[in-house]
Amino acid sequence: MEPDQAVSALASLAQEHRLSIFRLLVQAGKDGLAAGAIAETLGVPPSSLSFHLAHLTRSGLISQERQSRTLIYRADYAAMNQLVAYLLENCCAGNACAVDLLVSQGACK
Amino acid sequence: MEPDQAVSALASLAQEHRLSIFRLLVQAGKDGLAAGAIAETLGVPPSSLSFHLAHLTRSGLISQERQSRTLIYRADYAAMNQLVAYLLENCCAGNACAVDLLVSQGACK
DNA sequence: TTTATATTTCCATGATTATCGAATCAATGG
DNA sequence: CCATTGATTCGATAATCATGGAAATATAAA
Repeated sequence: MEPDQAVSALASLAQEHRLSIFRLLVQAGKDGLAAGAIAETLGVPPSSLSFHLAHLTRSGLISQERQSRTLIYRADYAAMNQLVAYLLENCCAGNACAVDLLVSQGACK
Repeated sequence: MEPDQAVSALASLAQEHRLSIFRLLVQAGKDGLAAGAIAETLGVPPSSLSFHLAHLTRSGLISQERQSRTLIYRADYAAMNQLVAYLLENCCAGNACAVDLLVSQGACK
């Protein structure tokens, strides 16, 4: 992953609403969520939400699929994993590392 | 970790210069680097660099220690690991996960 | 105590980002 | 074809952020 992409992905998550949106989509899993459902859950006006969804989509962290009138958004786990991997490569550097910590906690099933 | 803190840390890294600074400090290890050394390496004017160092410090990702006239900056690995752990908790959610990927790659010695 | 060095803070300026109502687009149903 | 629903784009405004020179601070050395 290039630093540019990392910056773009980090910037996408570095905003209250967008971080909430992403968490919501991660929880929602492979079915994703319609824009309207996200707007209602988070109480963000449609046009503002659209702005943030576009931001997340541009950075590749989420994807969009139209289903008749509604637009379904989904978290892109691969993209997120790439970002985390990038951070770990830059953060581990031979030091005590989040991976060990998380493995010992059984963070991933 | 609270979402606020995560947003703050993410915002710190979501900027070209600051991401470079952080990477440099991670590579430098426990000896850290003087502000001047960072400025020279990255070619960023002192006042701009100071602005970014303050940003990273506020978010807790780096720390500062004065050694006579020079200020030594160091990456805070614990803070970084907390951030990564936060992201993984929000990204794994039962799915294929960066941790597995990195363990299989032997990312952490 | 004057000077030099390392770095920060101050300040003004320009650039980018966030917000959200109104207008628009896309798809469906009557 | 018109009305309705779901969502985006447009556009204006406010807020936040980045930049870098000049002035200020801290420490050490002459």
